[in-house]
Amino acid sequence: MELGKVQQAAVACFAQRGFAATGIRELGSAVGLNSATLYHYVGGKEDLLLGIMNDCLSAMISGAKQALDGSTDPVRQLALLVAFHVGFTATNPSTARVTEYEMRALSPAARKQMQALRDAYEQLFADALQAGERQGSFSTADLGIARLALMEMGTGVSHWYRPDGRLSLAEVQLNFISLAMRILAVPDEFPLPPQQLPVPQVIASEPTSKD
Amino acid sequence: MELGKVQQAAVACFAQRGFAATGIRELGSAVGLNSATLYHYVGGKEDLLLGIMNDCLSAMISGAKQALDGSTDPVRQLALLVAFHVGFTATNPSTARVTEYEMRALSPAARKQMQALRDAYEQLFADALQAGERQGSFSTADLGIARLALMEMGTGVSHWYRPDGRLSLAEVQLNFISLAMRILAVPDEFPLPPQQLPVPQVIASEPTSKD
Amino acid sequence: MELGKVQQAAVACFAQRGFAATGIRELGSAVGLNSATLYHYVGGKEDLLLGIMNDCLSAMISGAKQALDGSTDPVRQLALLVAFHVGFTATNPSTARVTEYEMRALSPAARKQMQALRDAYEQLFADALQAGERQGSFSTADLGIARLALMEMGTGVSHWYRPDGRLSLAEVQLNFISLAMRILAVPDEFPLPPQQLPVPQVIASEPTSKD
Amino acid sequence: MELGKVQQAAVACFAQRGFAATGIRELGSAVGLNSATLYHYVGGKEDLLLGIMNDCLSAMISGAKQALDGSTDPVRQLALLVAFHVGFTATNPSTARVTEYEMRALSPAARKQMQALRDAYEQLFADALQAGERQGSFSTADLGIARLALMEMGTGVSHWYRPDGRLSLAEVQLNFISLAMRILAVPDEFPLPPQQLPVPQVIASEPTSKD
DNA sequence: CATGAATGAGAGTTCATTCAT
DNA sequence: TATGAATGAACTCTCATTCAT
Repeated sequence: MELGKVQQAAVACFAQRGFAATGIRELGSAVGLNSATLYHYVGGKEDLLLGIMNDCLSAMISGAKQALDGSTDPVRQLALLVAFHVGFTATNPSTARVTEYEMRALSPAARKQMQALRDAYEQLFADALQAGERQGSFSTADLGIARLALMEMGTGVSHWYRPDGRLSLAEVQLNFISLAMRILAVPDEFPLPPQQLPVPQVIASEPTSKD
Repeated sequence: MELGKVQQAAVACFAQRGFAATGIRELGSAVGLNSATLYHYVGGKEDLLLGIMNDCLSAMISGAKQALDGSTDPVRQLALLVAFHVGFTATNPSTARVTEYEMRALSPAARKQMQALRDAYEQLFADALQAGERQGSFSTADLGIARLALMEMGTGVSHWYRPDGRLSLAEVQLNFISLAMRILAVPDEFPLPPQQLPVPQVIASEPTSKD
Repeated sequence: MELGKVQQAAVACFAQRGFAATGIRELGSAVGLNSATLYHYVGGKEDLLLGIMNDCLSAMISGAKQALDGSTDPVRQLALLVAFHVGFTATNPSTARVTEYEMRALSPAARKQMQALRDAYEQLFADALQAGERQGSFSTADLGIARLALMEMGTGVSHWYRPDGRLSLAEVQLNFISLAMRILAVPDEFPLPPQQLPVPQVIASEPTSKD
Repeated sequence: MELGKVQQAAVACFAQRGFAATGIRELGSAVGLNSATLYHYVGGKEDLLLGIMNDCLSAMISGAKQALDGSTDPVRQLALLVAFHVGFTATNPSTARVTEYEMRALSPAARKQMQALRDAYEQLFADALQAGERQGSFSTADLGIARLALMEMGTGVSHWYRPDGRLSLAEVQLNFISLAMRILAVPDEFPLPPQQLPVPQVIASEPTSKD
């Protein structure tokens, strides 16, 4: 029995019922463990959540940074960020949702840490947008709103994307790049060839099936 | 002491800490009432939530339908819907968030009812989009994604809009109409004069200040 | 609205669900009264029970004493007592049962009072038995056991007697006299002509129908 | 700490104060356990009662059947049944009383189960009585009343029998056999030698002392 | 590595009772 | 006479957590 299995079960439960509504015994029986045994793998309920969120946000930041390496052009960078964000969210929907929703369940100290990571991640988008606007590539009434709208859109993917759905992951990514370009009034040529789309990784806490 | 006050306190708590993490005593003391007294006004914790969500979704549906009356042109209708959605969400951010987030906290029977209302609301958007596409006003790779992205964007407003913020409500509404038009590739003239923007109502359960 | 109605409703509930399991609101709605209004008629839940039991035991004692007046012969007196006891229990089954079962629900002080009444009632039987034995009319291995058995038997009538049942009240009374005579080894002639059977009264707290 | 101890404490409390009036904390402290710990041994308050009643009624049925094996003569069978009933009740007075009194505290489903057991037990008496009557051994005005009176008498033993009292258990048993024979007008020779009296067992839920 | 037993705290809910109206 | 509002205390039950085994 490894920590990953526990995290997967936790994420599955937290995504479905919420952190506060999920009992520690429930988690235990989901992995076939006595509730007391869980305390050998995780230091407590909050520690479990904190570990999951920390892994998730770290993966998002490092993944986004890696995606950014694909270009120095702000337009392409934004496209890469959007594609990564959508990709990550679609690949790790439960973990991403838990990470977003359950920030409030953390104690103040832990929340501050996680919020800092979240801010760092969002700053990557803000930077690309600002760079693009400075060089005149983007045109929008309010850059702040555009950024928030872009991120919210991408995050929303976790609500509906299914790997076996109508659209492939790459299609969804390209689609969202297209939406982003429109929002920013970038002329409608794809700034990114499909083979350059960031390929997201499944992280350890993401449950295999959403049942 | 009226039901509205109780609902407001409940929404404030539920939005901040979540339904499951909010105790009934906490709610009581938030309105200066003994926990037992709450049961004079409310049949139970879930009934309280259910009442709030039902009022909210009903207001959203009737408000959206009323907004739709402003025009028969799908493009303008979509603009009106977006403006209403953003307006409602910005005006009732806590209630809207609770209504969206806490669906999972409901018992299966109640959840089905509320989900039906939510579906009815979203269908209004789907209908306008489809009508517009049929008449060739919209151009997008995938209409489904576009709708989801639009709604998610609008819902996200509850996360950041402040009445005393940098932008007025009307500005935000117009901004989102503009985003929507870009997403749907409608040529960039505002389809709606500002004085035709739907003016959203504050519903009873929305707390006055977000303290 | 009179006290009697409240007592009847109370007895009906107490007999069915028990004193502790019956709520004051339940009683109120059974007579169409707000729970607070009940406090105009009765000083509290225990006072209500106490009043019922006091009335019942008083009626039993005075009824038994009156029955005793029918003869000075211990054998006939015992027959009269048995007939009265059975008659009273069959006529006021719910009140009699509540009076017997719920002694334990009383506070110590009140219990002592009621127990004293109960003891006085039972003493009437003990006296008749002793008198009969002294004059050699009864023959039994243990007079104490005989008395307890006799009373228990009679009390049990409340469990099964129905006014519209197979046997009339007089038949049941005669039957129990016969049983008593056998238990005490009195030769088998009826010591009591049917027209001398004590006719029991319905007391105020006895509910009309047992629904 | 075993289930039996918990049952004993429960029976002691239920017999004294009644099921509804007994709190779960009260039970816990009666066995020196935290109220939460009780739920390791018992699934809930009603489960606890149900278990006790089920054990008791099962023991009564099997004990009575075993007693019946002592003879094929209905008269002796009835004597054996009466002796067993009195013996069981005197040996397990609290459990027997709780089992009889608290049927009403059960939920409808559970009550039906227990009532069926109770009916099966009483049927054993009804069968013996009927068999005896068919062969002309019994003479009574009404067999139904006789049976009810017999059982009620025996059950009443729980109210007054004390192991250290004036009469030994065997004496009480013989006494009740004698009463039964008189009630049924069987000529007065003891149908049962004392050494054939059924010896009742103490069941697990019966508290050791009635303090 | 794993667990049953144990617990204090707290959950949602109902209680009998009071009181101003 | 009647009631809605209010409350402290208690209810049954579940929680996260600890610890000896």
